[in-house]
Amino acid sequence: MSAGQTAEGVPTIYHVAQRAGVSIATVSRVLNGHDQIRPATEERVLEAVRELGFVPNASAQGLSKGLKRIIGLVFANSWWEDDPTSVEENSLLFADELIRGAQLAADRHAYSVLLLSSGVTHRAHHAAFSEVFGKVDALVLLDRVVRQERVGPIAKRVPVVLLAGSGRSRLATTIRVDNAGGMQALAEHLVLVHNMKRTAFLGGLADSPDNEARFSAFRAAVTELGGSCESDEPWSADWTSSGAVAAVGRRLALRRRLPEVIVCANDQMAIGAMHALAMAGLSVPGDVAVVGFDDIPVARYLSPPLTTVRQPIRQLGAAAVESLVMRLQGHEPARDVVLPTELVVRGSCGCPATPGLGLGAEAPAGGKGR
Amino acid sequence: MSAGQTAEGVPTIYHVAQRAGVSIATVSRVLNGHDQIRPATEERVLEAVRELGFVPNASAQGLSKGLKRIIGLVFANSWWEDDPTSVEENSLLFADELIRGAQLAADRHAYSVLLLSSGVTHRAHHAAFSEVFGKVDALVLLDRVVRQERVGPIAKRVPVVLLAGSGRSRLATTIRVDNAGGMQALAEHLVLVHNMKRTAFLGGLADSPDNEARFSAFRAAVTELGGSCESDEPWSADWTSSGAVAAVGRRLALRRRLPEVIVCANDQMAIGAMHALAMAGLSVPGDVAVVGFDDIPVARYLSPPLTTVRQPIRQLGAAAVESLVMRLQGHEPARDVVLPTELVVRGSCGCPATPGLGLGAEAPAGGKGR
DNA sequence: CTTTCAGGGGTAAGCGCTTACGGCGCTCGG
DNA sequence: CCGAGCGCCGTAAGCGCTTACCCCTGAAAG
Repeated sequence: MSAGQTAEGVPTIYHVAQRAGVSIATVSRVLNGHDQIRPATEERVLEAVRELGFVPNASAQGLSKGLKRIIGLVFANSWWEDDPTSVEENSLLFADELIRGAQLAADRHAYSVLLLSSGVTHRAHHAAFSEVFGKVDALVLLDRVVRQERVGPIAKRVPVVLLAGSGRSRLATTIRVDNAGGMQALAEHLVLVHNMKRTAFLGGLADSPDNEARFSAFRAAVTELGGSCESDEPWSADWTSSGAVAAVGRRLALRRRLPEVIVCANDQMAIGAMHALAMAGLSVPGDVAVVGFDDIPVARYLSPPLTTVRQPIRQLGAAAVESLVMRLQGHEPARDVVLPTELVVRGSCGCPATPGLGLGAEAPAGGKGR
Repeated sequence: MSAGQTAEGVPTIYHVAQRAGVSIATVSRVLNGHDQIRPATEERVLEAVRELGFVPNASAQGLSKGLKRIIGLVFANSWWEDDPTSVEENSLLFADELIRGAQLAADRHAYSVLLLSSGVTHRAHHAAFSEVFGKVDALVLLDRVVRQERVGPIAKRVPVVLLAGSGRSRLATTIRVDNAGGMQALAEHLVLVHNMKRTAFLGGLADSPDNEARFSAFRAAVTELGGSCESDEPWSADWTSSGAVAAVGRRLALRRRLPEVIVCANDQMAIGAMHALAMAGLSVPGDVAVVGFDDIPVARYLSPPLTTVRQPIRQLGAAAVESLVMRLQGHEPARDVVLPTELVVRGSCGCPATPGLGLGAEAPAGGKGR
């Protein structure tokens, strides 16, 4: 009633056809770049499209072509927790970079990215996923979003790629990073270069495949090299900085001899650990070294700059979408992709902090792993 | 093969109807919660739905209902720059938090969020937006995505809310944060508490309304209080930490007396500024104080913890979606919403760093402003 | 024992777009 | 000079789902 758009609502292909004096089929052909159209006709149609500001209705296109050109990204609900009191720094950068990578790749193929939480919030799980399926052509499921067993039914209906999973699914493609290789390189650096034998591993949520992979790889590597690795009670947090602060606090309260280095399962926790150490008057890396995993942007600007294992999160997202698009086009993409990680040595492990004003990449050191 | 739909692709409402021995209209009614359905019938239908794992096709629903239940979030292309060499830390947290807020709100109303860059990458601008319009019911446009004049044609076609704009559009709802109030509080704190008169403002991209708003508000406030504010040549970066490092580097090279405090247009740049200062052997806040804007999660964990102005980014995203949903439901929401900001005093301004292990909120200090 | 009338549920008309089939007119080869 | 063939474009049949209409049945009303 009030304002709105022009007289007759949103223009459809019929309006364009009428205005250009052709049939809707012709309009459609022009819009879809078919040849066999007389230049003069094409021009008339395009003119009409311009004048009316016509934009094809994606629903109609989706219905008729059977392709919506939308790929869904499903996050674990915990990430989207609606608790306003929670600091919510949780894997923040991870989600963002991932989304960005996915978006970029999707854009390249004229697809769009739809964000979805596994919204168990409202209805039953099935119903929740319903809304999802119907809107997308394919899905990217993040670590822990659904348990392995539940992937089956989903993958049977729409192409799916699992991110950061264990890589052991016969139903869906899995794309992940080389956690083991990165940890191997890190362990070697700590033990061989810094001669640190007493280490501690500050883990993230225990039910995360990534956490599990990083932990076991690091422990195996450090043990292999003759070192030890604390990982019991105090050494567990929830991926967040504040969780790490608390964990380190608990460990300090024990008043027992500290490890030489605290290896954190992600950078957020490394930041928290460094903070807790600093508050306790301990110096990093003087008293205790701290290293992380991810190489989030701020890592290089911390003092000391954080030594960490860089993982190509963005590429992860891009690879997932890329794989899905391939599949939608009928090709059969690789089943299990593992992206490389890379050790980035900066100051927090005890190496001299690179000057360089924090620009560009510091000394990436090996990291092929395996 | 196995039971279920396997044979002929994805099950449709027809399959369900046939299986339940009713018409598709009845199935639709059951699915849409209409009453007037005999319990026994409803059960038969639901049973069939379950057995077939039926999920309604959103395209079809969208076509027939004229509502896709999808809201688009359009980012400026620069954010999604595909240049792999660029560090791309740009407003990272901002995008993430915003998306999260939007997603949460959308979820509450059974909507989904579609991500879109203003993909000028491929085709012409019009064509780029075409893909957008068709897929969504409404749009959230971010700062700088489109220039004010271009909003008109878009807003005329689909409900639009502008984020962080100047708040001066009669065509679309605008939602932004109280930059002025935050800066006012910050200036007062610096001048009245720390007696800092010589300040510098490190700005972000000049064409950003937010940058402009923050700068002019701060300068006005500090001038009013008898202080001065450097803002010429060296004092401009691109919202990124590395840009800030470079800017501060240039200022240091001038070997002129430094200001007492560097006020950065966002936290990323504050981080870069602190880093550059540290590399130059200067202490913060001892030699120069540094403050930011945003209050990103890491802010509290920096050393010293960053004094900054907190802006409710998440709520920004949520408010945008909330407003759009209202509009889609026929209500007429507020035209220009301004969310409050809040000064968060930590150590980098010269105040004693709060201990508290970085948990919880530090001393939020006023900030209603205006 | 008819008549009336809900409650239940089937029929069919779209929603806007794509595309398989032709059809028409014009150009060419024979 | 005529039929074949091709370029260009219109016709119409869906795609899967919602919903306005309308019909049928059984129960209450007369």
